[in-house]
Amino acid sequence: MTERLTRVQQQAVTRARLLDAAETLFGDRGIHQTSLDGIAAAAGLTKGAIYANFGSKGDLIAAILERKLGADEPEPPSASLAAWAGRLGDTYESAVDRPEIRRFALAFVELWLYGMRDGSARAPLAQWLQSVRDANAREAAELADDLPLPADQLAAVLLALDIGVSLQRLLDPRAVPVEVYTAGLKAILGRGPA
Amino acid sequence: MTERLTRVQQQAVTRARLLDAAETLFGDRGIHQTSLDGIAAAAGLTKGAIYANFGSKGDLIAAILERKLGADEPEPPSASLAAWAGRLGDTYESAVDRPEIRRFALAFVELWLYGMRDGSARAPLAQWLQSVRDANAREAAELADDLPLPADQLAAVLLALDIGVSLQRLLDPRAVPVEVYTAGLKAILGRGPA
DNA sequence: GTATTCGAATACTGATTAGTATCTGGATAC
DNA sequence: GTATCCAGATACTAATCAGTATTCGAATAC
Repeated sequence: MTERLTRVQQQAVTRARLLDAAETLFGDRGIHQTSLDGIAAAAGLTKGAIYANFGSKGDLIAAILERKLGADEPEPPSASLAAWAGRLGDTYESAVDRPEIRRFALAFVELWLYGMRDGSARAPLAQWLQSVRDANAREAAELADDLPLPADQLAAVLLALDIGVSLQRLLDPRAVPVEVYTAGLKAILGRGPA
Repeated sequence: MTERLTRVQQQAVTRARLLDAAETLFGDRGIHQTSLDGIAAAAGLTKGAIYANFGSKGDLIAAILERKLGADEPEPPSASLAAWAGRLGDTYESAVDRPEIRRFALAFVELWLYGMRDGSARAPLAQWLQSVRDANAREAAELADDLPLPADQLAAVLLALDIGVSLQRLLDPRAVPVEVYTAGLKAILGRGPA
């Protein structure tokens, strides 16, 4: 069970464990409430491991963002705009209330705020969001050539809907039901056939 | 010029100056990067003034949120849905790139994150957003009775658009032009006459 | 006019924590 | 098999900062 690992393999495992632990704790407690000792302990390591792998706390944060790049596996294309909207809605509905998604959302906002004030974290974060928009723009452009909006703007609006509804719902789930997202989707993509 | 103030008047001035300074610094540097000494100094006071007016840093933060309640002056009603959409778009366009709006947006996200993890800040924040949604829902309901969405859901979607586009644009203004907001508005409220 | 009250200033403390210096043990090179 | 190397552990430091204890002075009360 316990494999014999080479040095580089071992270090890759260590790095990944530290990044996972940091991302989780950032979501649960916030970046500034999370100490490096805390991250290391959650990963079953010590601060020495962090400084052997990252230059500083800021570098660790930037590394979390850089890991996101190219980490999203592409979805299978939908059959129609309406089918796509349906899938987006279903995915959202099944995700919003899962605790790990909540954690992810909180960590995202933490990282956004950090990135807004830190040069080295900002670029990968911006790139990540761009790649999300690009993927959706490509999908939309393939499904219809009479989109209600230019594909890239549509993608930005859809991402805005996701982010904006999530922020409101996380704060006050009773005031902002999940249907707000699906209703918004329909309003934007057009009320397609049934 | 320098008025002679009674004790309660003076204290009200002090309180307001502290809240202003705190909100500004939270936007510029973030809540956890802002020390109480820094807030007091920015207000031309000392930490003593803070603890004479607020029980703790958390209380000061909650007070910022509570001050938002009932602080928004109501807008004059629009003539039509299309006119309303036009005004929302114009307001947004003229606001997004102003530095004090940027600061406000950053402070909002800081406070959101804080509120998500702190009971006493969460309630006033949720109430504030609710009051924003309510105002827009009322306006929309008065302008049309064939809205594309139920008024309360529409209001939540519009707020989501504002928040979501702003977060993306603040991070990467070149990738997300202001037109994304107005385009989204049109897509949601329907492409009205000219 | 004097006594009292209390908002704000000053001075201090304890706890936290990013970062550093040093050490160690097991994997690598030869 | 021995020497070397280096990922990670351990121990420490310096700085920051929320909160407290005390003092001060100007506005109230009488």
